[in-house]
Amino acid sequence: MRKVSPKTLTRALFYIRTLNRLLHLGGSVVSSKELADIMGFSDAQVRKDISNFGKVGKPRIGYKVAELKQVLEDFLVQDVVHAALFGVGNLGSAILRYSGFHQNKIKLVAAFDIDKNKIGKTINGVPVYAMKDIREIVRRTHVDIGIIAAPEEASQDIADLIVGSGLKGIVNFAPTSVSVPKGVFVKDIDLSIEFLSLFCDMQHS
Amino acid sequence: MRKVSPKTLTRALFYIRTLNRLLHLGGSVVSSKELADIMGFSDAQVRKDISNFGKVGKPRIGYKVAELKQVLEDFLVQDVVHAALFGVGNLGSAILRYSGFHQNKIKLVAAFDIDKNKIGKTINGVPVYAMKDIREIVRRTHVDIGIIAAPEEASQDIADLIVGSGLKGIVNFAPTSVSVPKGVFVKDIDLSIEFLSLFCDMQHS
DNA sequence: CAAGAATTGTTCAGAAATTCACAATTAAGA
DNA sequence: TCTTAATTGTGAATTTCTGAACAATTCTTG
Ligand SMILES: NC(=O)c1ccc[n+]([C@@H]2O[C@H](COP(=O)([O-])OP(=O)(O)OC[C@H]3O[C@@H](n4cnc5c(N)ncnc54)[C@H](O)[C@@H]3O)[C@@H](O)[C@H]2O)c1
Ligand SMILES: NC(=O)c1ccc[n+]([C@@H]2O[C@H](COP(=O)([O-])OP(=O)(O)OC[C@H]3O[C@@H](n4cnc5c(N)ncnc54)[C@H](O)[C@@H]3O)[C@@H](O)[C@H]2O)c1
Repeated sequence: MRKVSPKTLTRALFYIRTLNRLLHLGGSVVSSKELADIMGFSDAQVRKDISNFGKVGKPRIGYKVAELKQVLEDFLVQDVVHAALFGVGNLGSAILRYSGFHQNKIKLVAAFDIDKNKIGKTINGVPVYAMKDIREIVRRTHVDIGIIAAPEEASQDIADLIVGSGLKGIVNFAPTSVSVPKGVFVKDIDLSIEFLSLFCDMQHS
Repeated sequence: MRKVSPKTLTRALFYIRTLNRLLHLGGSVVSSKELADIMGFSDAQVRKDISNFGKVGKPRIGYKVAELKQVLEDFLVQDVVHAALFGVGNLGSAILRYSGFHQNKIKLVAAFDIDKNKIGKTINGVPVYAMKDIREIVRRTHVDIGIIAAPEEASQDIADLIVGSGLKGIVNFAPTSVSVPKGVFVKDIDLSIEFLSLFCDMQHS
């Protein structure tokens, strides 16, 4: 299978998102220029990205929305991604209560916390377990990635537990870098930094 | 003032985050190698990034944590960033209830919703207003950026209102691209795409 | 004080990503 | 059918980003 750069990969997910919306609006074909305008890329970028996945467009016409979506999804998201959440606080609860993930082939299968008041509850269909159950749950259930939404003091410990249970992917919302063995992927999402970087972009533009 | 690339800018915010943690742990100096290891960059990258902001380090010693932090902050985040939130639902409430933003020079100054049950309340010190009040609030209060945490159907309308009220920066959590006039900056944060892209990186590595 | 060890700042080369530009292709219309 | 206009796919040019290397600098130790 052709190697595709991470950047192209991420943009491709945005293409899928946009194609879904176009489908919903009843669009049937779309040009690289139109896609580019919607998402703020250049049309050349769009065409080059798509060319990674094959020749799916027709000159003078553009891309069939449904077909392009299919091609991208076949490459990117064949299966549903199963996620486990660690830390059922403000942010964790919001994530659990969000019902839009399943439309995007993401399924939250379990949540974990240390708070006795939360353990045993079920939020939006997702059971909350004690941290000590992590190995058993991961063994019994199909889990692809772990999501850390616990206080930063706990994030490294939780990351270690996640790695120890065999998972290879972590999304970390805590504002601290966690260290993991080679072969484990970490995506840091620090909302403070996102907000600040927008502001910096504004100022230094 | 020297032009700094957006990538360097974002990494610099991560440097600040790490320096804060080191300060808290009592560290007084740090080398490019140490910083690099903590964050998973290369030491050359760290040095090159920092060199954008002046000659702060001392050969054979490294960087004084407090001094480096100061230099970066002077360049990046002189003032507190004032933000207004649109949509006080699951995600919006989590953001309002998070008390870590103020440590990062971010201040939530107002929230807006269309839900009568929410309007007039105060969450974690932040008042919730009706959407129609946006112009007045933005005029009366110092606001730098708007944060959209409302359903995607409403996101374009809200973006238009934000732009109309004079703001130049938008963080958009809704899974839809919004279009804005030139000169307005939008940062899309789509959690579904973040999760999927981690998984794609794992699979295609 | 001189030698040695460690770390910076910076240059340079290479890699990666983006944009340009255009031949090839297709549909529509005369 | 032939011409025209539009749009793709892609190689080449350009820009941006990264990594390697090393002279210059400064502490430390003998
Ligand atoms: N809420 C936000 O908008 C926001 C914004 C930016 C960053 N964050 C980060 O996201 C993380 C969560 O934020 P929050 O506001 O939801 O915090 P929170 O305090 O509301 O919730 C944290 C949850 O984690 C649980 N927890 C504590 N220690 C744990 C452990 N060792 N193992 C498992 N669970 C544990 C707590 O019981 C609690 O339920 C924090 O690291 C925070 O810095 C949150
Ligand atoms: N919660 C999550 O974890 C999560 C994850 C991914 C994406 N998102 C996105 O973030 C956004 C918010 O998600 P949520 O789960 O908080 O939704 P929610 O339904 O819990 O909250 C939406 C809030 O927006 C308000 N609202 C509706 N229309 C509005 C309008 N025109 N103007 C102002 N306010 C309006 C509603 O009254 C409600 O309070 C959505 O676009 C969602 O797709 C959320």
